Amino acid sequence: MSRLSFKEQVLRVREDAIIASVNRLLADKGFDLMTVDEVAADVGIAKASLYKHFPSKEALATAAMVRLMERTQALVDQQAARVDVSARERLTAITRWALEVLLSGEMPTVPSQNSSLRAELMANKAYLDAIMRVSDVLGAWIVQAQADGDINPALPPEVVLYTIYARACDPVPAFLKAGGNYSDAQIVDLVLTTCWQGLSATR
Amino acid sequence: MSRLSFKEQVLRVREDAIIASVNRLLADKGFDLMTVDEVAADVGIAKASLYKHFPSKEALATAAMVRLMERTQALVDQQAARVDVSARERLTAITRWALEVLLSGEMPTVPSQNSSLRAELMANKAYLDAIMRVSDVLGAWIVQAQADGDINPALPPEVVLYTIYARACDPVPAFLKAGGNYSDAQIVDLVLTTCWQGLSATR
DNA sequence: GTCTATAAGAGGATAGAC
DNA sequence: GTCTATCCTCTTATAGAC
Repeated sequence: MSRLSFKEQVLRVREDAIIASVNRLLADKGFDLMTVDEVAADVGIAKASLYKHFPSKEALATAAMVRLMERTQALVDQQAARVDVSARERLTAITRWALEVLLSGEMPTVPSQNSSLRAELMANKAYLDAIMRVSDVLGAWIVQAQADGDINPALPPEVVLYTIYARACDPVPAFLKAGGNYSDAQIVDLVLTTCWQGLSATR
Repeated sequence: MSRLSFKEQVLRVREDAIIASVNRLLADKGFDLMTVDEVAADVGIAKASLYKHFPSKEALATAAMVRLMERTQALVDQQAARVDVSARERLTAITRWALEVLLSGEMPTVPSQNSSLRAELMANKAYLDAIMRVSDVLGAWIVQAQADGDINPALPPEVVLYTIYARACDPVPAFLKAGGNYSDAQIVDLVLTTCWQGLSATR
């Protein structure tokens, strides 16, 4: 292992710590209310040092979102490797994971309104590639589940895809958690039920 | 009509115009990205004049949210007066209206994360009263719809209530609108379908 | 690459004339 | 109550020593 490689490892570890802090703060306060000072304090380094690693606040958030997408893609690949489960079960597994991350306070959320951040995200190849690959796989599963009779065939696949994506920023889990009447597992089950069965009584 | 009453009317009209601008900007950019300068420019008055009417940015947003709740309450009362429709149909009508407002870009959204704004909202009696009254009526309709066999009786009413409330800030309509493949009316119908029937195929 | 110190600017809020 | 001009804090970002 060369010295350069070692230095790069140290760099990688530090940047991982930074991204972890950003991820937490994004989940907690959102992009606009998260300050770079807070990130630096949370990581335990000076703000100027932070800017040696990432050139802007937007870059910090982008890095966190890229990591989220990488994790998502890894989970999708993992589900894709399971040949014994239906497409719908895979989709449910992904949705369940997203809800669990959301409930644990680790789902970074970025306002789709913020133009500066949106521009940087849309210019990031790693982010876009991951989103597209994930969307392609999920899209195929949706079509398969419709063929299996597990998803309403009258729904356009993109509607199904967006509805699943939206669970990652669903405000309902936080409301239910704030109410204090249900465990995280119960909340996940309740939201999955409303997502798949809807509010209507089973006919 | 006394002179004081006339002056109060002028005041009322101006403040209505301010609230309308705030409502639009909140729907467009959200609380954090909305600036008081923008509001003043949009209304066409100086910022200092704006502060004569509302003491803070939070007060501006609160006023817009109060007006939204007043409109909601009026619609709820209107639905309550219809004796020929089921509880579920009333709930659907409310949800449909919220989606239409959202799609028309007139649904003000406030981040539940922002503490200063949240504190001011929770300290506002008019806002809380309206929320509670609306929630009470919707809650009664939900219980009635469950008794009618129109809503899954296994779902706690508060889950149903939050799920309906969440339609007011659902990101799915905006995504579908951005895709450009559907009319607003089609988007409303699609989201209502996923909300009530879920993603599953009709059994 | 890490630090301290500071520049640069945005944005909420106010002073004071009219 | 409306305006212009200004204050002041917070936050992003950088300079420059080590």
